[in-house]
Amino acid sequence: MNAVRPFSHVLDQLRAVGLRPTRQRLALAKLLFEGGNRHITAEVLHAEALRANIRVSLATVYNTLHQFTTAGLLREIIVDASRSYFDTNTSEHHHFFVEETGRLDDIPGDQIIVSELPEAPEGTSVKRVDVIVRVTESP
Amino acid sequence: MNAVRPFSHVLDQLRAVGLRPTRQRLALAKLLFEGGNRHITAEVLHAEALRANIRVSLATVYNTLHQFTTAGLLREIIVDASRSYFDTNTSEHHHFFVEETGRLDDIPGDQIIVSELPEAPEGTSVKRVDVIVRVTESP
DNA sequence: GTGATTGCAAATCTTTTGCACTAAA
DNA sequence: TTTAGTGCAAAAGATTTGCAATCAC
Repeated sequence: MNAVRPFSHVLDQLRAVGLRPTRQRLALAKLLFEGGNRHITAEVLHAEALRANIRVSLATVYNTLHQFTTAGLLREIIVDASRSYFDTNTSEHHHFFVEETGRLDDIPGDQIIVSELPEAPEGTSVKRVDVIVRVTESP
Repeated sequence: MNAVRPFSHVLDQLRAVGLRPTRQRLALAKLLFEGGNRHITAEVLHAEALRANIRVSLATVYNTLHQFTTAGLLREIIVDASRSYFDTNTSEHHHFFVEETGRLDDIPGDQIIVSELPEAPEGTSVKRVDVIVRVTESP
């Protein structure tokens, strides 16, 4: 389970990939990982940080999100042409995407089964399979 | 099959959704629909149009792609945070996406089977299921 | 004619970058 | 110290928009 990720774990992971645990990174990590799984955009995380009196620039938020993603602490989800979401749940799973609201919900990995895949194109190998169930608010 | 779509079909579909068959729309439709299924970005289509001596602005290409999508002639595929692809194949199917090159390949609808879905979030209904198989060029 | 469509340039939005300043080790 | 990290403002890309000119009906 991802919801329970002790803070020191993040610190260790940062060290493991050679990222210094700076004030900003630790504060963002705290916002991201304390309190269950989240799907968040850079803008929203930035606003949240400011609200929590963490002085951090939007550029640093972007940098940090990408560094965390590279470090395997986050996963980037592409569902919307206009912005990127980052998911604190890095385990295998898929998503519901509500087009009207931009809301993203997890689907546990074992609740969708994708049949055996056809062979990947010549010279490539499968990195990841994303299933996005696009839903609309029904009237 | 989509590859064989008589030109008049497009004309009819344009009329059906109240789009006037203008010089630009007809020319873009020709580029898009003559010659099998394509995955194309606005930039690329624009460049192609210019190369074919079709004077059309990039803004009109964007407008047209969206109008065609709304009309059901195209399908927008979101796989890359930085640009949108439009797919001339509007039948049910999925995609291989090669991250390094931006190349997108169709996977016929019957070559991937997604198990029964969990229930959609409260107040929503499923609009479409997208499976994206992300692959990397193996060395 | 007249209302839809187009082109252009400017505007917008998200994300990235360059560089001087600051902080971790 | 020494090197990584940060903030800011500017730049970059993709896409959209406002509006006068143009075209389909």
